[in-house]
Amino acid sequence: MISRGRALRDQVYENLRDRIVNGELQPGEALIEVELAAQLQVSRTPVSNALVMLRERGLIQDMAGRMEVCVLKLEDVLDLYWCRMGLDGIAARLAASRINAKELKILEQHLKAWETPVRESDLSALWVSDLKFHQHIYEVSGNRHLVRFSEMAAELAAVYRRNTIRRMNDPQSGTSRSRDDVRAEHHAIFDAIAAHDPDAADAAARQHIQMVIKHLEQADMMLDPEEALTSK
Amino acid sequence: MISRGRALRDQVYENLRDRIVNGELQPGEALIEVELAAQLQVSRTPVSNALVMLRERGLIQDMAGRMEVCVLKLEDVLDLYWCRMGLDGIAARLAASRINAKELKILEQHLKAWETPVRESDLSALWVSDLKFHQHIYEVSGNRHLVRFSEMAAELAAVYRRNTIRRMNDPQSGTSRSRDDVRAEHHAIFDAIAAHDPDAADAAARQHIQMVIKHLEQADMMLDPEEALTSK
DNA sequence: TACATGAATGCTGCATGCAGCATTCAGCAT
DNA sequence: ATGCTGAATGCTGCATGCAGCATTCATGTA
Repeated sequence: MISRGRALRDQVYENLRDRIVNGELQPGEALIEVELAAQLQVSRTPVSNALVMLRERGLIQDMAGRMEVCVLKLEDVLDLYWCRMGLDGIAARLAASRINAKELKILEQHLKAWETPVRESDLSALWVSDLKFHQHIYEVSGNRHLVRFSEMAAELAAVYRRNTIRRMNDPQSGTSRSRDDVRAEHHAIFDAIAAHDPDAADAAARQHIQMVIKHLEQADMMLDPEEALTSK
Repeated sequence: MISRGRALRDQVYENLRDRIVNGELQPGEALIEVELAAQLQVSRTPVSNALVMLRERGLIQDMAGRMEVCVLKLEDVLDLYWCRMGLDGIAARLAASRINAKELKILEQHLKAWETPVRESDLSALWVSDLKFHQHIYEVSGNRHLVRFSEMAAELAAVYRRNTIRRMNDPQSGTSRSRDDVRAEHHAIFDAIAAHDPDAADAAARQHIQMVIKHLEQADMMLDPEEALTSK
C-alpha cells in the first residue's frame, strides 16, 4: 500500500485524496490522524502533513481542530462549474491553435466512445471517457497552470458528484441528461478544435458547461423541490 | 511577529507567502527550516507545515529535498494570464448580473484612480488600485472558488512581476504600457458591468487580459531579444 | 595542477513525547 | 426525569530526537 521510495506524506495524500473522491470517505466524515496512521502503517507526521495538503486543496475542512471531508452544497458545485466554464473555454481555445494530428486522433477516440450505444449497466465507462475527453483538451493546451486549476475544480466537483449526482444518473429519477445532447456538444467542441478555430472552440466548450449548469439547477429542483428554493 | 492565538503554521505560511510575493525572498533562494524557525521563534514543525502549504500553492519548489522560492519563466506567467483570461471573463459576467448600487459605487472609485494623473513617483499606488479593481469584481461575483483560483494565479504572477516586470514599468525601458490604454480597457469593463450586460462584461475583461498578454510578449522581446526567441 | 575518493557537514523526513483544548460521560442535585 | 458540573478521554499542535541522503570539503594521487 505504502512504499518507501517516495515521500510518505505524498503517498498518504494521494491515498486519502482518492478515497475522498471515489466516495469511500464520505462528506462530513472525520479524519483521525491516529486511525489513518494505523491503517497506512506510518506515524502521525506524514498523515498530519497530508491533511494540511488536503485542506489547502479544499478537499477537507477544519471543524474546531478536527478535520472532516468537505461538505459541498449545490452552490459550491455551481461555482466550480462556472470556473470550469472559463477554464474549459481557454483550454479549448489554446488546443485549437496547438493541436497536432496525433493528439487530434486521440481526442477523436475519446469522442467516439459516445457514438456507440452502451448498455445502461456500464454508464460509468461513458463518464470515464467524458473525463478523458476534457482532460486531453487540457493537456493539449500545453498550459500546466490551466491543468492544475482544472484538476482542483474537477476533484472538488467529483466529491459532490460521487455523493449526490449519482441519483441524477439513475434513469428512474428523470434527471439524467440525454446522451444525444452531450454527444452533440462534445462533437461541436471537437469539430472546432479540429478546424483549428479558437473562437469556435472556446464558444463550444463554454456552451457545453453552460448546459451542465442548467441541468444541475433543474435536476436539483426535481430532487429537492423544497430546498432548491432556499439555495441549499 | 508571531502571536499564539492562531495556529503557528498558518501564521508562518502567511509570513513566508508575503515575503515571497513582495520580493524579500528572491526566486531561487533556499528556504532552510532551521533558519526560518530561528527567525520566527518557533520550532521546525510549523515551518515544515508552512512549506508544505507553500509547495501546494506552487510558490516554492522542491529541489532534491531542499525547498526554494519558485523560479517562474515567462512561459509560466503567460500561462497564468491565460487562466486569468478565462476566470476574469466569468467573474465579470457574474458581476454584471449580480452587482448592486453600493458595490458599483466602490468599483467606480477604484476606476477613478486611473482618471486623475499621478506623478511618476507613485506609480505603485496606481497598481494597487488596479489590483483592487479586479479583486472587487471577483468579490462581487459571489463565487468563492473563482476568488480562490484567481488569488492563486495572481499570487504566482506577482512573484514574477515583482522580480522582472519592475524593469518594464521603468518608463526608460520603453516597455511600460500606456496608462490611457489600461484606463480605456478598465472603463469598458466597468461600463458593461454597470449596464448589467454579462456578455459585454465577459468580452471586455478578456480583451483586457489579451492586451496584457500581448504586452508581456512584446516587452520580453525588448528586454531580452536573445532569449525571447528560445521561449526562455 | 587537476582529479578522484572518502570523510564531515547540513538539512530534511519521520517518529514520538508532551501539553492543551474540546468533547463526552458520569454522578449529583433539583 | 432533567439539568448541571466536573472528571476523564480523545485528538490535535508543537517540540525534539534520530536516521538517511546529498552536498561539500579535504586529502591523497596521477
